[in-house]
Amino acid sequence: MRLRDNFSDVGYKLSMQLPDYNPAQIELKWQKFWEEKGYFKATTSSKKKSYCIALPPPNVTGSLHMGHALYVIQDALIRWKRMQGFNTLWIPGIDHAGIATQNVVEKELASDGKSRHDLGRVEFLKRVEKWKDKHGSRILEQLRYLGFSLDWSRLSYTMDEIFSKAVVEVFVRLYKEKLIYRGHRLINWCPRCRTALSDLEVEHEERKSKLWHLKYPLKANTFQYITVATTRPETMLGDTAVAVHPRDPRYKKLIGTKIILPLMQREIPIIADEKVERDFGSGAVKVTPAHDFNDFEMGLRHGLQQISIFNDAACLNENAGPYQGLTREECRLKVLEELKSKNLLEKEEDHLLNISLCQRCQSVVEPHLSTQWFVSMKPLAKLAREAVKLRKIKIIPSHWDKTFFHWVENIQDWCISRQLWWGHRIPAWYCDDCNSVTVATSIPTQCFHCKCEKLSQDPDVLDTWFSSALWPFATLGWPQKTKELKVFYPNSVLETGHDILFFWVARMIMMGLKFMKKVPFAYVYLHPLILDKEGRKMSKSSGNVIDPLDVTKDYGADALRFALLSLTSHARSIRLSLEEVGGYRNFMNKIWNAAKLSLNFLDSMSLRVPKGRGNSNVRFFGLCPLNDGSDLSLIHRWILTRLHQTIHSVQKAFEEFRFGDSAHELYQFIWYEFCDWYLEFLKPVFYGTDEEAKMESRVVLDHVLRNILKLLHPFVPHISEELWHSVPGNKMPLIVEPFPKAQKKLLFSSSLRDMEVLKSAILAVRNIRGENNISPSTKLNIVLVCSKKRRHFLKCHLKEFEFLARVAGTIFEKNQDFKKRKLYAQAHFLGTDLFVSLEGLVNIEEERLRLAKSLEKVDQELMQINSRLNNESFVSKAPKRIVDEHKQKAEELMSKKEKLTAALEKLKVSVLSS
RNA sequence: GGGCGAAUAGCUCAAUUGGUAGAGCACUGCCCUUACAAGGCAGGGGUUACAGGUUCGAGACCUGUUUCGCCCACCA
Repeated sequence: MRLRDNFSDVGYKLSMQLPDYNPAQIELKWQKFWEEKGYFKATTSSKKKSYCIALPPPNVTGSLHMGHALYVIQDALIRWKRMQGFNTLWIPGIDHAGIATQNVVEKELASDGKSRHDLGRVEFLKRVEKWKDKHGSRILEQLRYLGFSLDWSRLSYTMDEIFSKAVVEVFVRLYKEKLIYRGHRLINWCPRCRTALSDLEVEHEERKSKLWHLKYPLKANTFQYITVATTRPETMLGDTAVAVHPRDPRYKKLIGTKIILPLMQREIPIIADEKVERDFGSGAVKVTPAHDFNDFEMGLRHGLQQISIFNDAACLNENAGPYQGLTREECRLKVLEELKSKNLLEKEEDHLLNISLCQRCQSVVEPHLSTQWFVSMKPLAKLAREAVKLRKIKIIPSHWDKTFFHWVENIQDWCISRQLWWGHRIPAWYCDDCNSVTVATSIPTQCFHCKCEKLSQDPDVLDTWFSSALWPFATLGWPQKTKELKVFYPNSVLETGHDILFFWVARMIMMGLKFMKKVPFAYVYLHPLILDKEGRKMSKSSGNVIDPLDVTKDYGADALRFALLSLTSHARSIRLSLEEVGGYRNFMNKIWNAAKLSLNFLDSMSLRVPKGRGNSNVRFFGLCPLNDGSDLSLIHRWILTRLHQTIHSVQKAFEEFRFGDSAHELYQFIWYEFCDWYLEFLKPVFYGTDEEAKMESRVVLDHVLRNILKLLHPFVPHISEELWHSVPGNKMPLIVEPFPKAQKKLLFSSSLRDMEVLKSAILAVRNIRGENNISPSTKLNIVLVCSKKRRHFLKCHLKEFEFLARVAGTIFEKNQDFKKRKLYAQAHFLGTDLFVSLEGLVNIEEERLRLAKSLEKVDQELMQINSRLNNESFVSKAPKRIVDEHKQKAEELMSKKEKLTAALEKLKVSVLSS
């Protein structure tokens, strides 16, 4: 336990009004307060400028992870704009997350040994709804714990009635414009999820495999063969041709002849196609139009038959004859075995294969021939491309532009139908009589074509990203012409991870432009991905997940928020560790204690506030000796200067989405300037008896403290709000206080130079003390030798100097003659010599070492500078400003060197004489 | 195969239009000094991945090379 002196007899008494920092106690309180008082609510009737961000809706299945916690960037932006007087709206919502949710619920069913088919579509959907009600709200609760100022009254959900209407409306309109169509073609198929996937939902992975060389007998002479190379021998059962390059001399003669497909005994042609690479494998390739994307295209060019040999679970079907019922893997083994026994397997080579995996379940994706719905992307992509090209949307960091353009310029049509149950049902009905399709916004009573009433709806649902693409306007009530749309569309910023730039952001831009004729947002801020401290992705399987809620519990939401914001740079990833958060929890504690001390200083006498003028600046100028503040003492002019510089840079960094910089700026200012210097300077004032100085300090401290709390609010709303209410005279909550504005008239540039001198003097003493291991409790005696002007300056600030440097007494001398009498440690700074009497304090050897060390440093620096100054071309070609700086520095170093050398000499003498 | 990004202190990252590298954490020493030991004060630590080039001057600009990460593309 720490002992505390009884200091009741000291002039200043601490009132200890604040308890210790305890985030758990304050955070929940303010979260409730803000929400209950309605500070998060936006209105459509406000005359203020609007600022709107739509929260990227978390999946209903999800629980909060660090990616969600990074949305603190949005909260910071919203709070910052709210304080600037904007009508802010941050729209919360959740995503039904079609395939992900269905998988989770199916997994749950599977643990009871059931499949969704056992329940049937209706019962299964009820089950999903139940699941959603149970888990969907959890993630929203969790967002509250981070202090997110979302307008909960406008909660959106991609499956709610209004949103579903928007989805159907978009589908029907695009269909009418022929931008949505139905097509029979090869698509990516997940045999485990048993659904079609879009190109984006397929991940690629390189795996070691083989390249098998198969011998196909020629029809004309079955003792002769053509060899084909393949990575998927099992698909040979569906081969409908062999292709060679038209100008390949090896095979030229064979073009147009036929081979007998082994195992199936089918006759198939040898065709010529430019796409065949002569150098790869044998130069001849088997063509399987139903199971390979290239082969599919080639098949179309040559009018080949498409033979599907797999069913929807990727097991062999009736077209595979005796192989029917086998899995892909079993079939491959069997085919190879039989070819080998027939001596038709020429050889196998090691081969690296790029395989396709389902994003959701990691199963190997099968190219599958089927009828699906597609969105024609080229016209939409063109709109999106133009908007970004013309800077109507700015992507930050801007290096993503290239990636974005590459994607929209090479876009393929988007397969949007999914053979799932959970999601928006496709609004298309098929006629039993005439087989035609009826697409409508509401359930049609009869076929649009033959008027018959035997209609059945398409069983499929839409890709979950189809609905997400409407997020910026469907959340505001579209297709109704709502006030919300008028006020809050386009949104101001969209912040999300770059992993869903194509999935979501690009598609929102397209749909926004298509249906609202305006970009959906002005800025896209792509935040970095959060990795663990080793740089690995956080995942349950690696066991390296840091749960934001645990962190919040252990360190407080504010510490986590500040940590995330300060780690956020324009890089692609950030590494997060608990140690990092712990560091910022310490910062919160520092802020708390600094405020506690400040409040004690402020509290001792309430400020005389002119009636009806509650604003701190008015107060400040009302009490100041001179209205422009230039009569304030140095430390106050200095802290005001630094404060307003900080306000400026925080503001600028925010505007440029440099959150890490703004956090860093604040951290440095608060800890190393406000706490370490300003508050320390105020101590002698408040412990003293000069009432006028106290009053002056109170006025400035009040100004600085309030502005610090305001600056902090977007980053750490809870602690700043709590402290704000402890500042005497504050009535309105901080959340709606105006954000500070940098004031030029409070910048006193001379104060920066003067403080430099004063700080240097104090640091010089501390350095001597530290290096000589002199305890802080030992008061020192100092001698200063300097110019008349400097002497005058230092004499003015003697009290502060002596207090902070723990000096008992200071003597000013005109020259260094005094040194002869005693042993001194010596330092030189900014044209001033400082001597600390070491008589009886240290052994001489240590001081000698210290001096030798600094002499070495000076020598090194001097050498560097001189080598440049001796370089003629440097002197003649470098700008005069730079050369002058070097010259000045060299002079300074020279004089410092002389003094250090002399001091060292003197020590040697002392050693000898003692 | 194409594109993007990264490489700086032991670790994580900074470094404004080129002016001679700086924080946090970790480390070492001293210290319960009347806000804070979740603290204070002081200190050590770098051939800026490598090789060239431009320049008076390069962590930054150019050209290669190496290593790592990511995205896009299905040479079967």
